[in-house]
Amino acid sequence: MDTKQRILDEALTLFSEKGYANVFVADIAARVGIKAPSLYKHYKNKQAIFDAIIEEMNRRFVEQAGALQISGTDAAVDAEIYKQISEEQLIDLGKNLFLYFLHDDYTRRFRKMLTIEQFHDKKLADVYMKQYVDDPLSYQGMLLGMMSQTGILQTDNVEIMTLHFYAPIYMLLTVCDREPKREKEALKTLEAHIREFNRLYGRKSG
Amino acid sequence: MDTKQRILDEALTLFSEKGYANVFVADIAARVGIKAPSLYKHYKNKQAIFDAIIEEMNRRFVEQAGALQISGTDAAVDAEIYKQISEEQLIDLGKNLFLYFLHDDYTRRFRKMLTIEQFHDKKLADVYMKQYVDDPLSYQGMLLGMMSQTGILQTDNVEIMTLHFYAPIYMLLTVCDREPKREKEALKTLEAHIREFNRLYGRKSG
DNA sequence: GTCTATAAGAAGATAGAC
DNA sequence: GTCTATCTTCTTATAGAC
Repeated sequence: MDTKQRILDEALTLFSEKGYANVFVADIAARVGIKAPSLYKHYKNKQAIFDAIIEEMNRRFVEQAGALQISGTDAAVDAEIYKQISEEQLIDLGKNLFLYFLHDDYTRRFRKMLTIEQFHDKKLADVYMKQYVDDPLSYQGMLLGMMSQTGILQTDNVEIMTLHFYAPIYMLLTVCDREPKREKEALKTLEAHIREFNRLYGRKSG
Repeated sequence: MDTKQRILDEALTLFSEKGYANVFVADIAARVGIKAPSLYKHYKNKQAIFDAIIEEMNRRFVEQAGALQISGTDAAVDAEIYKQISEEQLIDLGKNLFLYFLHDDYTRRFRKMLTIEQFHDKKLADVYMKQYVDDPLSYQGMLLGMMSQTGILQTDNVEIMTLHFYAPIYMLLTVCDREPKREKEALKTLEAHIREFNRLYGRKSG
């Protein structure tokens, strides 16, 4: 990785841990293995580093739109699969989403940074909201809607059903971001949640 | 309100909007109507102001433990009420919790500050987690457990049922913290959520 | 308890050699 | 592109008069 990219990478790590204001240009430089003034050959100033991170984040989010939400294939393919989904597959869907959000290195650091800086910059609150609330609800709503149409799930309010599916995942994610030690417990809860979800919304006959 | 208390109040407002590092002692002083040096007659330094806020927050949280979660009365009384709860009362329970968290001035500013500073100070992450995840789940778990025992709600996993009740409320809260304009929409969603929750877990006969 | 003046230090950014 | 040296600005905090 070239220096310019490494600066972004190390800066993101630091920003996600301490917040923009608590990270000094010298800290970033030190992690890259250079001195602070050298950094100004790559970026105009500290703010420019931050802006470049946001830009890259947006680029990655668009790029990986599908992968971010689910299995990595596109929505139409996913829909075909989930028309005949089993309980175990539904659990996998939830777990994969949860673990991707939680473990993907870029995603995790971006989310932490967004969380810290969201009230400082309205744009970041918007990005966070889109990425972790509106997009997942919309994509999963589409999938669960398919399952509802084929009778695998039964409801007359897909939006609320999707909220019931995703809100616990979201909540467990915010828990594990703050207390990584609770991941194992969270995964157990997640599985129990989806089994109960399937029982509540699934066909009454197996 | 005396100067010492007003300093805390104005500092909390600023910290919750910009984060600790972006607030200058002179900003706080200006809002109180004094100059920065005068402020040092009341607090040893900037950090001491922050610490005093946290202390007051903890004190208030303990004080209002009951009120924070629900109607303002104590748990045993609440339990009696909710043994024979109607759907409308269940909706009120959720809405009251949501609106208290969202609108109570102190609560709102504290929560925003905790959100911003949580990765900077592990203690704050703990306070946040207790206040907005563990305590609500525990208190509401107790209430819903009562309702389950009297047959108003039916489940063999109270913990997951409570998660299904509270996670959507929590998620809508994080949405409205970031985008206050979505409150009206959130309240509609909240009501639809609880009606569906009641349909899913309620007695099959009216 | 509040003020003005100011010290002390931190952090961002630039200059210019290599 | 990286360095050392340095400038500049901003911010916390103190000194001492009123």
